[in-house]
Amino acid sequence: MPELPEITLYKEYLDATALDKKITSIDFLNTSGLQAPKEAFIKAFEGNKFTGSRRLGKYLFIETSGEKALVLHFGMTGKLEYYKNQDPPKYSGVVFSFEDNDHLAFVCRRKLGKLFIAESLEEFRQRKELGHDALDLSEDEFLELLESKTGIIKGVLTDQHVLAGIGNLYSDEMLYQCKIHPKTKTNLISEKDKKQLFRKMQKVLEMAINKEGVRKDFPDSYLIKHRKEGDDCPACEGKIKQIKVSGRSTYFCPSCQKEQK
DNA sequence: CCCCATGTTGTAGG
DNA sequence: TCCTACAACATGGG
Repeated sequence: MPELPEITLYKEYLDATALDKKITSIDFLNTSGLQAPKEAFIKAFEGNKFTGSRRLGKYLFIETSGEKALVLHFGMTGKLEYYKNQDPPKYSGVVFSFEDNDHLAFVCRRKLGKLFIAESLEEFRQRKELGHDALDLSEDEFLELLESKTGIIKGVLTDQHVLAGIGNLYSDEMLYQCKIHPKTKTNLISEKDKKQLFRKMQKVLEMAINKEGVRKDFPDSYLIKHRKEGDDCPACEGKIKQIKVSGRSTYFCPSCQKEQK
């Protein structure tokens, strides 16, 4: 379930399990996500160690003791699983085995995840033209990013070239909490509301990280607990509606979030 | 069988 | 140039 909060959790998981151990072999159970030939992955990482990691929006950038870095993108269903003394988990794509015989699997049921080899963080950021990580920018930078935008706000929030890390679920959530209709044109949002959006963005993402991405533990006042057409809005008498915005299912409360044109 | 699903990317058109 | 919609990718679950 990977948007920025989930990637943060994967980072913590990787850092706690798989660092500073020599990678003795790499097994490719499925090669569909590889963005370079598997020989290149072997050459770059076998015999080296993972030494640390950074979150870049929805990407996990993993530093190594070698020249290259490994970058993971989890698609819609990707995750990491660390294990020992057993078969690889179902839907494993690539398995890294360490000198202590433990393993780290990149698991991806729908095979929409991707693995990249990068020269450096900056090189990769530029290659993907990634915007600022959503939890790594100031209010001023946020306001400046929105300044030049005329498109609908949900599209801007989820455009990884503008802001990296926000996806379908959490963009709906922060707009709901700000009482902004998801199709509002960005240039029609007041300065005050943009500042509120910045605060809610941080609050929503941080809450999700604190709850370790477990949705049933999220506050009932959150839209995320009511992502169903016709469900009761937790804040008013309204009913939740589902619409399509740029092809994605979008949930909102028409009564809290008035459309302005 | 049909439709849905936390993502990205390329294409077409306004 | 910027913006929007839409198909494609792949596959399990309701």
